[in-house]
Amino acid sequence: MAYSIESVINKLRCYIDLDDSEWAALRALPEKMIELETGHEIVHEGQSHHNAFILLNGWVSSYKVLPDGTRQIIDFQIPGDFLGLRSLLLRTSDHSFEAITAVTVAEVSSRKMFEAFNKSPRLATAVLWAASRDEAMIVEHLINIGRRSAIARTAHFLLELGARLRLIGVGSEEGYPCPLSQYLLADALGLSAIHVNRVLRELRERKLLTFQKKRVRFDNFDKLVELAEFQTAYLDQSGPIMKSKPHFS
Amino acid sequence: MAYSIESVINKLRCYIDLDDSEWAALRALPEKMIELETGHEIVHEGQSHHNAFILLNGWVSSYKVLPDGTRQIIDFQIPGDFLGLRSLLLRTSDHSFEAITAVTVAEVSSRKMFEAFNKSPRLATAVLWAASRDEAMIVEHLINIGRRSAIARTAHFLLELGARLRLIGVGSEEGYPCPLSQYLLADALGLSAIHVNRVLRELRERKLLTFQKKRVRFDNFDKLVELAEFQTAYLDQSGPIMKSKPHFS
DNA sequence: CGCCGTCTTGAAGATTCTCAACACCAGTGG
DNA sequence: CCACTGGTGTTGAGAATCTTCAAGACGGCG
Repeated sequence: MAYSIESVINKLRCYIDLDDSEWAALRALPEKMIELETGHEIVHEGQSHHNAFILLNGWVSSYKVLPDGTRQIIDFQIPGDFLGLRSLLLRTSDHSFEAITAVTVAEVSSRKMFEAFNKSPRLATAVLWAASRDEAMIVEHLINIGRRSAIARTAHFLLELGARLRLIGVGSEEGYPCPLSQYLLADALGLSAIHVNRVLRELRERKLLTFQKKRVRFDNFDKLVELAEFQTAYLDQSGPIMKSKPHFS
Repeated sequence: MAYSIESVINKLRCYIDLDDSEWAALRALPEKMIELETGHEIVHEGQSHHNAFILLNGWVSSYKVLPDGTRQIIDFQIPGDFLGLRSLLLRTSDHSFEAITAVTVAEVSSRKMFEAFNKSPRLATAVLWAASRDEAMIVEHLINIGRRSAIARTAHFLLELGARLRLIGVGSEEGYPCPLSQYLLADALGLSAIHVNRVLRELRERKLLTFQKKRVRFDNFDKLVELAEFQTAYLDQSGPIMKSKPHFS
């Protein structure tokens, strides 16, 4: 199945306000499409590709493996997300990317990226905005792991994922398709897979959320939000800054 | 005591390679100096200042308070660090800043910042580099909290702080001055203050590190690095990218 | 002196992990 | 068609880690 950048652009259109020439510049960015199967690595930690990728289809995890073999998943990427934006600036990409499902990514060289930024400063701002949003999510993830109980942490994480997916038109307040295994969830949440299993069971028994058969179903959305102390503010940056007069120019 | 931006620039000179006109542009950024006493807040979460700050003197923590009253410290800032870079793009600064010691900050409006970026693209790259480095530290913090035991986590954190301070000419492999209380450390590490106390005792008893009287002393640096699985790679970006030919131009 | 913030210690309890075992299912090859 | 296999999900039991509650010590400062 061939995915073009069009589908992603159509999604981005909903929450980033660029004009036609700017969309054209974005469309012209990708140099080649890469298709990867489940489990394949996209950028290995320490490699200095100096390239970024736009995820067109499928799910990706960014993670770091510790010397003792355990790993921490930093974030999951869904279609429309950038991969390795940070590594454009820092020579060493500080973590690895792995395809969770079969994925399609569009490769963008740092050279073309910076050229496009020069031609279209608002595109630069848009990409920076995306990078800022990524960082805000990492901060929220940090808070989640640092200060919430396993059950609130899990609930928060699955709510956030749902909110992100709705932005690209996937799922609803009912639930969403989710290809993550309990092991992946565990590595993201800083828990053991066994404990994740128990936590998911508790969420199910308390009739809050059901995660089965590659699908998350919200059984009681409001109570779940309450348990997780979930606030959407940091995701709701539907780019008013993108609508103000351009910076950089 | 009056601190000028000069002292910070002198420190930055060591690891960012800009030319004289670029340093001049950086020097011209601050609009006013602000002095704050211990415990004072710099930007309250949710405020949309659209301004950033350069920390000239003292220590600051950036943190977020959860509805149940607990808080998670995201990072500490030391002289030369930026505060609120992210909030230049995202309207809502997603966390608060508090002065841990008496501090001096230089306020920079987003307008002047973006103007300077236009005049000096390499300055923009330098600031982006700083932002990337901040994010890399947050990622490392996430990994620290998610996957390391309390003792390794504490050791790693104090080692990282030491490495950052050495970059600005404070402390050595012997140790460094550190104004943090055990409560602050606890909120940063996602632990209870009581457990932090026990962990510090263990580090002391195992002759690895002593944290007393506002000072961290490394008793056995090598063993500490081993315990913490400390790798400096993500801090060692002494900006080769800053020495390559300018982007954005 | 008395007070407050910080540090310290003990003991009990909650949370989470590890180890071990088993169920389920899809795919694979005989 | 069936046995085998590997990945994933499930459960129990015991142990380790970390938290909470409670109390006291220490030092700076009004």
